[in-house]
Amino acid sequence: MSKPVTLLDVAREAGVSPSTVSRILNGTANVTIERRVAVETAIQQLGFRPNAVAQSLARGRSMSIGVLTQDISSPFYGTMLSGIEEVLLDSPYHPVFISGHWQEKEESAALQILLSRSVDGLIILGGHTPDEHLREVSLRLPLIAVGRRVEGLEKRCLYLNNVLGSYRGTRHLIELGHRRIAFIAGQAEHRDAQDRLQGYRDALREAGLPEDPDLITQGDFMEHSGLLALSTLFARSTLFSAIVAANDQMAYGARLGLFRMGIRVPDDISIIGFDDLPGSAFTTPPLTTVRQPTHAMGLAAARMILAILGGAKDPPRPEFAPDLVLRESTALNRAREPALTGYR
Amino acid sequence: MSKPVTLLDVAREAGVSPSTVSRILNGTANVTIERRVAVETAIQQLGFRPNAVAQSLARGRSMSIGVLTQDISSPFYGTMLSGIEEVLLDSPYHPVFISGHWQEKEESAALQILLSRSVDGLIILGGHTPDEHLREVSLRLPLIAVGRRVEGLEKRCLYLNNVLGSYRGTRHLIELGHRRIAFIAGQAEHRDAQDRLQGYRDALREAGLPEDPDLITQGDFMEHSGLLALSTLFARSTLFSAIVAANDQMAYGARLGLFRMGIRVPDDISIIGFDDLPGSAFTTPPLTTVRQPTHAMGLAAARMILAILGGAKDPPRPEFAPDLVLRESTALNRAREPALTGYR
DNA sequence: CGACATCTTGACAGCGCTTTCAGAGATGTT
DNA sequence: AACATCTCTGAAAGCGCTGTCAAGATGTCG
Repeated sequence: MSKPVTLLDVAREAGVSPSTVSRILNGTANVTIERRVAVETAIQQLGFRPNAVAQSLARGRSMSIGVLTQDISSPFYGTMLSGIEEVLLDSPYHPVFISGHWQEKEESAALQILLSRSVDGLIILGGHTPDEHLREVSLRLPLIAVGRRVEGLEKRCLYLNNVLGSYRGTRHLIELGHRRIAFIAGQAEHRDAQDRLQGYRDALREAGLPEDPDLITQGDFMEHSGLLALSTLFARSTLFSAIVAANDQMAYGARLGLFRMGIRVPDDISIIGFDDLPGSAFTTPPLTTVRQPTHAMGLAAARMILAILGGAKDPPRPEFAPDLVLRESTALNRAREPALTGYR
Repeated sequence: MSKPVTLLDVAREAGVSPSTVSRILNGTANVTIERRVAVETAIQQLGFRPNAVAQSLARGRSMSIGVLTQDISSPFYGTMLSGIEEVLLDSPYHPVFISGHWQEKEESAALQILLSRSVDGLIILGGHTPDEHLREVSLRLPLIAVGRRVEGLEKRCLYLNNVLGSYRGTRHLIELGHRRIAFIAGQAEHRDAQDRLQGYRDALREAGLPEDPDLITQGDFMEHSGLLALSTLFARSTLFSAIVAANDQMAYGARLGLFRMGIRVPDDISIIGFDDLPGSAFTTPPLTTVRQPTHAMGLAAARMILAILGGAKDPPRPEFAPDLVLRESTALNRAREPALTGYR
């Protein structure tokens, strides 16, 4: 483990002052060609690589963007992360990822870590950090929040209209003739989950369909809970011809539950998810779902941060619309449901 | 954007020297109770948070572990990352993730970045960085490679016996009576892909089954390529009753292909994957696969790095065995295959 | 009670780099 | 020819923290 080469070594080797080497490294000022060559040669020869830590300290900027995600292995946040990474790759900034696991305490610790590492900007993906806290942080640092609306920070938030998305998905099923539509919800304390439930309700109301509590069941956004939710629904012996899952992962679980019971999708029961995870195009049948442009949102978040760091006050904030992706898990309701005649 | 509070501010406020504050922060030496209280009060009051960058520079250690993954959104590497994160969370170290996308150039750039950020250790997940390069780096830094065997660095490598895993999977199908088994391979230049093909071959040979090139087709480890591979296989109009996919993602694609053709799994054709991604328990039918304990490998990699950082010379290196996870995508071969009579 | 060991503390010199600041030449202007 | 302007460069002062060193305070023991 030899000592690393420092800028001072380069300066000595090239017979110039450290300042000059620094200037060449950063293109801060003109340097005569001979010295430039001498320094560059020395750099090559010694294999010098600037110490980013020292640079950060001296500059007061770390050239890094903290990204607080919830789960580093989540397929949902994963695509956002790759969007962020993609944009930052072409910039002098680097992302620093850290997960909060939807625990306020963990998130707060993660934020502390990012701040102490003096990141130059912050991208928050979802989470349960109180708005208040985010507002404070945003006073010291450019901050973009994705997937949530922080009060007072609206111009720095990128989110999807979840109510609308869920409305569209439910509406799609209604148009296919479904009247009794089950809903698998996410965690009650989760804003997205609330909104998606709302959208479902709105669609029902608009169509003049009654809302039956027996058709609504609770999950936690994970596959397993979708499977469970399905059992719950069937245990209630309520009839339904379609299911809206509050996200794709739960739709996968529910789909497996139906498979286990020998119920065909979409022939017997239609199912629709939310998010459009990369895997959803490859389920059997491919899942009809409400698309959330996560990758694009990642790109946008990174671009906004860069814009702010570049001096923009309020960079343009793209709008994201939830699109219905029609695949093969939904079909016309051909079931004859005795209980339904009244609603027609 | 107010100036951040520094250790000097705290010292002034508490009426002690900066050294004392530092000592309290790090527990480096005894400090009388009064001063300790005074300093802690000042820290609270001013909201002081040590500047990690300055600490890194002064200590010559950054308390961070660089993790070179290939794709931040990959479900496969994702579980490893969460294993790493889990272990590091209980340590004073933090992970710094960066992706190489299986491009030697990108990986090399990523390594440079990690090195310049003076990480204290390095975990490499897969990738195409030449062994030579890794050996060099490992001279300056503790390094653990996961999912690859680096020559000369065997004691720092964590990998699975891919040959054995694939052998077991194939063997399982053979035991179920399958004689004509198709194989969907990964990229030819990919070591894991080669090994998994080898395992398939070994199993066939051992069972006295001929190897038919028409049964082998090439994918790239992504879902889409599994679908494509299936078309290719059928275009060759070769008969087969089972498929071994070199990873789960391609198995998903192939499974969709079969679904599209109205071929039942496992009744008509059995299919087995490799990796056991989180989603594989929720496909329809749930996918039989060769399990790769990625999460455990992530844990182990992080623990080894910590052990080395803690002074251990050659920390214990756990062995990982590929286990067959029997689910529902494989079944006894009940197909009558005219072409097969000769092999029985 | 003096000699010596032990604690606690502050001064200070870095860690490796950036960034004024001002000086030395070189060039331009009238 | 005298002076104003540039251009290029090195010296030096940090960035915020750690860790060594030695001094002063306290305690111990014969």
